[in-house]
Amino acid sequence: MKQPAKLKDVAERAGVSPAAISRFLNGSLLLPEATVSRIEAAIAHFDYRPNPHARRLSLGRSDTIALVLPEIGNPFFAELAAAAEEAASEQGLGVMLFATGNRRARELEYLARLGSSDVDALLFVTNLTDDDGALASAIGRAARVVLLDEDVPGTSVTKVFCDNEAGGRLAARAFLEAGHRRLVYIGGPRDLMSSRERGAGFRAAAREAGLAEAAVTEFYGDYSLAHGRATAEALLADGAPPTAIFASSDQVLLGLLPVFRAHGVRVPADVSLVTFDDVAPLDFFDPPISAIRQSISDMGRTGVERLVALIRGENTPAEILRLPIEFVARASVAPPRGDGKFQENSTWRPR
Amino acid sequence: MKQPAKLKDVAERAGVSPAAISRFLNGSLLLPEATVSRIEAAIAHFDYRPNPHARRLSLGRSDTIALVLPEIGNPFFAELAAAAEEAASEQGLGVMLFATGNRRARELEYLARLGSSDVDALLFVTNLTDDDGALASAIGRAARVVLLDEDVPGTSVTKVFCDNEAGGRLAARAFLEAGHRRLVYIGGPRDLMSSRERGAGFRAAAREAGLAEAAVTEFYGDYSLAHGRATAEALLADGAPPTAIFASSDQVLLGLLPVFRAHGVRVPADVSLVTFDDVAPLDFFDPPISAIRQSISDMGRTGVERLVALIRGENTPAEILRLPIEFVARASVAPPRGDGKFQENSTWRPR
DNA sequence: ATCGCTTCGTAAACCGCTTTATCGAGGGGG
DNA sequence: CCCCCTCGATAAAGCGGTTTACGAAGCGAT
Repeated sequence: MKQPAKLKDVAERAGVSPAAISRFLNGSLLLPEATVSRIEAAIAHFDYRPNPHARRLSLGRSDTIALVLPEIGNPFFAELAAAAEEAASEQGLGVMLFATGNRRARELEYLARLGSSDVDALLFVTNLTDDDGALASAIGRAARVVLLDEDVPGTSVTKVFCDNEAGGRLAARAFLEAGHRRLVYIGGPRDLMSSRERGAGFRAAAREAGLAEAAVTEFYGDYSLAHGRATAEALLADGAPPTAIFASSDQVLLGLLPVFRAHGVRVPADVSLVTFDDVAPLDFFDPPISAIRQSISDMGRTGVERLVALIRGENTPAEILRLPIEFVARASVAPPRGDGKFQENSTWRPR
Repeated sequence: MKQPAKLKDVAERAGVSPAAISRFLNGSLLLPEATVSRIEAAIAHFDYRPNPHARRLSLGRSDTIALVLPEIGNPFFAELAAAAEEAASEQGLGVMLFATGNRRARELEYLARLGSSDVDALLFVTNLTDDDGALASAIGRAARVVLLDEDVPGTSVTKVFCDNEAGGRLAARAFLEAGHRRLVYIGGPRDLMSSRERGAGFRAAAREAGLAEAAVTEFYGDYSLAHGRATAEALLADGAPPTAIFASSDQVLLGLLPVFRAHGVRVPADVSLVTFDDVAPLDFFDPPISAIRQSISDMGRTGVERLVALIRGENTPAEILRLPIEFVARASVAPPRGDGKFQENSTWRPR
């Protein structure tokens, strides 16, 4: 396996200077037909490709963006990554992938790569809530960062979020229209913007519909199976369980479901359910679960779009974009039963 | 925002030459305490980080690997990406992410990046089956490629696959032990190694158990919802449907399920089901679906491990690794019913 | 013949780091 | 006292592009 050809080799074979080739390739030099074809022949002969490191060093940019995510395996982030990669690739940008695993040190480290021009810009998602200011200031310092999905308070970069509050409202409205009067919201972390906003929208819509404040109960925790499971169990232990539950994420829903099934609680006969995200294959659940869907790929694409604007130097003012949200009606919402109580050991298929 | 400091700045402040700093940082120069602390102070003062492009140009390597996948959103590949990123990161390697979208041209393009030392090595997954030799020869030329999940015939690089055949056998065995005698395998593409091997293992185990050749029917197509759906419908239209179905992937299963549900076919009362991969949240299905599970993260980690060996220049011989497979028993396999026929409009919860 | 304007290029600096000699100073041995 | 070795560095040549600034032809006009 021999060395890849360098500019000099091509230049010699084409009988011109390296500069000529470089300028020709980058469009800063127009050449007559004869020279062009000699150059092209030489390039083809060596299968020449400019050394990217040399190019990047010289140009001072990498044509690469970083995608920083809490984790990659999670379908939500995976879809985000897919959309971002596709959008970036269309712009001729490479994507470096970094998982922080929710470690603050990692987040800061990847942010620092921006400074050394390792990457030209950063698409950043964090769901850590305990920032002592270090993260916010690192982001502020970095420029060319776009925040996705969750906020980092105290930063003024471009941010792309979904309309969490509208989502919460849609969920409440679905329940209210079906006649429910006792609602529960199972949130994620109380300090996380998305979790708070979804709850706020849910609560607001209920109140606007005339429900008393006590009619909607909120449980905060985290976006996890365990939190869903624990809350479901607490709900079952309670004497007067709700007839409608809004899960703040598919993860929470996934925790809920087996508990209900094990106790013979039927969906939607005993309890109506709506979840947020719509990233799990909810169509295939039994019953299919209604969901508030956010377009993750829009988020990824939009993020890249803004990033590209930043890179190209268009001085786009930092702004907060709210992506629209949609209610996907499936079979998990029905009118409440008269007695408003779960029926243990019902005929609903126990596991 | 001022320019990041360069080696020269640090050197001047520390009162030594740039070479000294570089060598010190790379461990090729031992220095007395006093100098060390001056250097460290200077580095801290500037928050100096070596320019990665300059470093890579000089070193001729990028400390970065590429992960080339058909698509990223698919949970299977997402999990693979997560594992690979984690393993790479532990080795101090960055990961560039590329989705080919099953386009041959993309695959070749990303392979070409290896030549220009854009990345040091490639973790490659393809599920295209129509190679005319271009891909195989590009891979052969590339060196420092590890193939994951699916084979590219005619290449002799290191490959990491799961034990598809053993998986097929486990599926058959589960059915046979439950007493089934009419088995169906819904495969993916006939030309894809994984699909073929899973079918072969399934068939072999059935035959070894004494079943007639006609007792197991195979349907090839692709790893898709649509193929699952179509096959399910064909099966239902048939007069003598099987009592046990082995889906070659979760996607296929996901196509199957709604068709059965719509027709009132009960799982496992009417038909027993086993799927392959275990990447969908099968625990949460009703009933939970038994699966052949492959450890995707092992595959990612192992792939990176071999890649690192290649990069470090250890002359590891190219070999084919087969990762173990596991049967995850859930509730979707039961003894067949006497009559061996689906019961239309049964009491099984229709959608 | 000369001026001036295109056209078609080229020379050389530069991007920032790594590394291969090489070198001065100090210390120990003969 | 001199030689040689070790310690503590450094100068300078890459790595392979890009770009700025400049220049040699060629040619029409004066």
